[in-house]
Amino acid sequence: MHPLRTYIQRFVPLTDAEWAALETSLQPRKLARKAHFARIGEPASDIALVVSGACRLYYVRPDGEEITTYFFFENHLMASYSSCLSGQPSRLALEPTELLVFPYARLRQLYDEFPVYERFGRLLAEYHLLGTDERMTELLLLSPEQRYQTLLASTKTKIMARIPQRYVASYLGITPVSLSRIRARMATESS
Amino acid sequence: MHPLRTYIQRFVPLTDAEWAALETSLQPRKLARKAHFARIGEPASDIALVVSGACRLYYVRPDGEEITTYFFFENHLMASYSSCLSGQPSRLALEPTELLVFPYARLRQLYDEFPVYERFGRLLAEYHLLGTDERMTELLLLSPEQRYQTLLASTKTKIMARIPQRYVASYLGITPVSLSRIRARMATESS
DNA sequence: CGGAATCGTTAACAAACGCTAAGAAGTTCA
DNA sequence: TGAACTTCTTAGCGTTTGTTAACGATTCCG
Repeated sequence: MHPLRTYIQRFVPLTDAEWAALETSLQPRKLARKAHFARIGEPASDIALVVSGACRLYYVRPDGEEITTYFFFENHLMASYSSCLSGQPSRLALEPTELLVFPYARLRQLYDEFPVYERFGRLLAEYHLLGTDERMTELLLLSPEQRYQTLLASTKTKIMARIPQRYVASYLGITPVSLSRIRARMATESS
Repeated sequence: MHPLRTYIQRFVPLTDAEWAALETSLQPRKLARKAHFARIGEPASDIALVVSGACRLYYVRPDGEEITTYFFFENHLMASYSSCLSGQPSRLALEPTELLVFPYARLRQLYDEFPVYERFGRLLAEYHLLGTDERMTELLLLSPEQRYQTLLASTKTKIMARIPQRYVASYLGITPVSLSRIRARMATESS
């Protein structure tokens, strides 16, 4: 089974005809280690399934600091709703990455043509909303150290281990220096 | 025009028949100053349009501290996606509040019965996702003081002014004491 | 109306964080 | 393989925040 079809069918069932309507719009694409999937400042109007590798979505603060807000790993959809509409964030390949790309505009067409895709779109948005809501709540409720411990205890641990910790730090809302101190503190206290 | 119909029609057009299917499920409800719309710990399986007044959605930390994550004002839908599924947060009336309530289960029925409601559900989830994503990004990118200034500069200023600042503080991810200091600092520096 | 509860501010102290810088360890890639 | 680059850690310093507590002012509600 095609990996994208597998992904979609975790939300809705697809007939062969419905799947074919999307499959014809897919474009394979490879990104080198630090190549950009979308340029900074330009609207990111494409969606991609990450076939292999990893990407991160980041903002650039006025002082030049990069703040990573999302990671994308194998067999997950890489998309930025806010970017598809307002176009501010930017994406970067972290490891050498293989993608399957299709325009967000194509998905909107499918919303009109097939009710099943409209439902997929709803479930996808709801799924991402749940994740972002939980993430936001964690930022409001927990201390930086608690957030790091939560991350360690989650299922994302293994894939996060592949990522430079400076990126994980901004994902947690702290500086790399602070994350390093938290790790040192935890290592001391547990011994 | 019915206020809920007006709200929905900002996303999708509704025929009289489509509107009637939802209207029959509406239940008016009034809440006193600090009455709960949903009990803490129990799943909040209802959605409500706030007709008048204001509500807040909050979590209770292990130490007993209340952390407010959302506010709901007139002519806005009060719902918690995470609660409709997992049922952890709780809602509280802030001011005496008039609501129009309907079960989330009813909305799910309408998703099956009318394509226009399925589309509304998608657009509603996307709309909330955009808001939550922006909120999360602000927490990652900006300092507490910058977040407060952003809030002051936003369209929410006037309605936020009705709310006790202790709640606004946790909405910004800081303590009431800290918000008070930020305000004092800003007042001094601008003079 | 008047007591009770809530709310905002301020102070003092300790803890944590951001920033800058420097050095060590590891990785990349020509 | 080796030089350049990236990453992680540690240190010192100043700032901000959290915490606790106290004091007025306001608001609520019997």
